Amino acid sequence: MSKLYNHKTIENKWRKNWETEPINLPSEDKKNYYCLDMFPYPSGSGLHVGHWRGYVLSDVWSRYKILQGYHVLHPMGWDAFGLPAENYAITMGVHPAKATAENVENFKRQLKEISAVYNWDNEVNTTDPNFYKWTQWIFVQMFKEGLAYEKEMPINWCPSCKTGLANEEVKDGKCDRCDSEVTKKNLRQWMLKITEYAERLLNDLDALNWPTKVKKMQSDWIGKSYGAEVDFEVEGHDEKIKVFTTRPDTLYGATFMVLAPEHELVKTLAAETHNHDVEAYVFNASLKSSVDRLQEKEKTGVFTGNYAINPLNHEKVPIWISDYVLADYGTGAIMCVPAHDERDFAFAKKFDLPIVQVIAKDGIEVELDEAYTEVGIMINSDAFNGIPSDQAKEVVANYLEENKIGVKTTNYKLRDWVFSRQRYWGEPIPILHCPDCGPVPVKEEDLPVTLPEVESYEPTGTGESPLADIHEWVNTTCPECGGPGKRETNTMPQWAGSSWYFLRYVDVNNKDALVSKEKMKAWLPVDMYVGGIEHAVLHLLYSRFYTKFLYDIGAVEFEEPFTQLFNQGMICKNGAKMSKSKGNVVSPDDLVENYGCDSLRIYELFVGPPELDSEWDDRGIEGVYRFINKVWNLVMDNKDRRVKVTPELEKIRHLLIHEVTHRMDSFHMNTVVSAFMEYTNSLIHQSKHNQGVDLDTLKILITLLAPFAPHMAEELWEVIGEKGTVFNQTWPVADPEKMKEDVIEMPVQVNGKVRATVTIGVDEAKESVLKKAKLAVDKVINGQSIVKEIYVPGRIINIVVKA
RNA sequence: GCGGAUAUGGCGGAAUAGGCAGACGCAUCAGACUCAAAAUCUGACGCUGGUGACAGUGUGUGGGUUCGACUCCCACUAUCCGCACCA
Repeated sequence: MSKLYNHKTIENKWRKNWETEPINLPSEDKKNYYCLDMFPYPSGSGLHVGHWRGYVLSDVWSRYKILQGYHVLHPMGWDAFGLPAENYAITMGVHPAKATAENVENFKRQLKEISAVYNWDNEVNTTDPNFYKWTQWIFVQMFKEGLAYEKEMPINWCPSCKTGLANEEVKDGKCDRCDSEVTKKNLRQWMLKITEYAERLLNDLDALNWPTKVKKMQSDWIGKSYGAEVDFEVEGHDEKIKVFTTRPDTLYGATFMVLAPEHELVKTLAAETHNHDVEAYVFNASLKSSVDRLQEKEKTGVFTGNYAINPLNHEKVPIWISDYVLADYGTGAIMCVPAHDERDFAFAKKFDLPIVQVIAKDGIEVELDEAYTEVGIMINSDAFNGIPSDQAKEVVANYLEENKIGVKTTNYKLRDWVFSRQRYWGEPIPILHCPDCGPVPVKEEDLPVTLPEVESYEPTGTGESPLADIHEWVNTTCPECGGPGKRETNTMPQWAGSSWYFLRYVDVNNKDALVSKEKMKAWLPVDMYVGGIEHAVLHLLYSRFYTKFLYDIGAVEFEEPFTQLFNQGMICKNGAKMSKSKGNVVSPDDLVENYGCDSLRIYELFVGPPELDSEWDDRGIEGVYRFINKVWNLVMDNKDRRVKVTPELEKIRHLLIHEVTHRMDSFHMNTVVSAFMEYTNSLIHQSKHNQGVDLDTLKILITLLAPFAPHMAEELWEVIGEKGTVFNQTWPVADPEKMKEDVIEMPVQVNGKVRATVTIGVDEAKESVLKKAKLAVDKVINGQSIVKEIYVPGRIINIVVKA
């Protein structure tokens, strides 16, 4: 009789075994494969079944690659800088490094429950000075290349986190991390010139094997648009106002201009005319939070009293100021064509400004009660009249260039990356400020600049980091001139380490370089990257930027870090994302205890299509547990029966290989599990009702199952008398010949409705098949005349009849 | 407002290339085993009508293409996600 399946004993046995005898070893004839998880922030709260999903996916994929004969790098590490550890330090007085170390230990212990084949020897931790030495090194290189620069400007400020934020970290005007309303604060900032890479970041998306959604989000975020920059003369001034427009074809309809309140000309104009309305408006605008600005429905604005000249029709156009114009896009000033732009239309209506139609459907001018934004024919535009507006963009832009009034250009929504944070728990920015030499990078041999001890981790809230209080650390000498210098006290954002950590995994102990050429060639770039969608325009964009920069300075030899990307869906419970704050967290602990790691691994895949969000149902794991037990019993019942293979068994075996492999390659993991269940049921049927199941078929089943249920697979491999690990096997290949049927059941339709099925031979002639089919549906045809007979071999027979 | 995704039984979901809709699993019901229960095994299981064989109907809604549509086209609805005064 069969020995009962005991998951606890078996899983513990193999976990220990794998520690002493690793399954994923290099060898001469193996190719390398790099399968990466987005490394976690080691939070204090535990892993839930939602976290498991991505880790199980990447592990199953890694083990699949191992069986396909690859040496797989599947590393894990810690994105350990960041606010939670710092906030914990503030309230509990524990050094963030200590709290972080504890969390890492705890997290690691929980991760080990998954039994993934992680390369723990290649672990990285962003807070380790040996790691952040290179994070700082990259910054120094960027500084040297002019890509890291200082600027005083109004930036997004989170009053709760008391730090500046990048644009990418602001969602709906709120802080991505704590949901507080983001305000503006004028601060000296370190910026990274990611905009210099906008074009390449956009173009290189095409070649990536990434979900289209992520590519779309990135290209929208970069936001390229084509148009022209046009110069407007200002009446009574030498300086001109430059505007950016995507619609040069509407230039004759530009009846006023609007400057952003922060536009540099605004101060000059206001001072000249002593216009207090302007000053008041600008002051008010500076107080508004982005949420206020977003919620504003009515347009506001103020007239400066000055006029510009429309460069084409030479009409005087009034210059207004309004906060609907963004200071940091384009030139911070726009020409306004109320007839053909909704926002300009609303503004013109409110302030009673002239509306001149210059594009009209079929060239016929009509009374406009809203902006006409469709294509049409140019009117009221002198020599350009009659040109279709879609062509006119080019025609007018060319005219502007010829007459030196404007130039064709492009604009991007992407802004430079606000890179400094006014917090303690991050990498110190490796720069010294010297009164004589200005900002000077710390010499490479003096890296890393380690974080000093502080008395208080509390952010000052003034825009200074807590580091500013440590005078003995701040005050140092300038490496250029030897005079007194002060250290930069801002730290880097959490994204700094995560923007390049994947490079370090392949060469964690290298003291002389970020990564050696040799290791880099062997492993990089990453073949498969698995993680959530939430980093679409954050980490994934930053990493691409970093990689391109490192490519440009010759530090790496590829331009894109992640060849293939997979975003797993979230696990939901009661319709909401699983999270501690919502109180709907399902812990894996009891499930592992009661059903075993193998069962939970398989259920994580079976719960739904991996790319979609799925609702968690604890009861579902019962079915997987039953399946595991069925496989166990099947092998136990047949291991000693010395059954000879039959064509029927071979057919099941090869269909199983084919289905599992095919569904694996298309990443339909949930249906891979279905295939296992389906064919295991067939084998159980063979076992019970025919002579049994042969050993070779069982071996195939065990091998295929190994990535999914590694513990049980190893145990069964041993049970059937095999030596060594099942992961030394090669992933089997299906033989199409063996999957063939002798006879086929063919459905027979009459007028598209299935009315019968007939059994035919694989090579049976068409005439014979149709004869059988007509006989089978004779009653349904019932004497009606046959109009058409359709026979798609292997698919369907359809008899079309007419009364 | 713009863009994208999704919509299939009581539930999660399946359906290479337009070809038997509901695989696989959960739940439920019935039966076997049991003193009994659990576990396990066997069977039923979209909806409507019929004792029944069977018939009709059915993949968010309305149209269309086709011998044939969950699948393709057009229009719409709902839910979710992303962006949002980017000129």
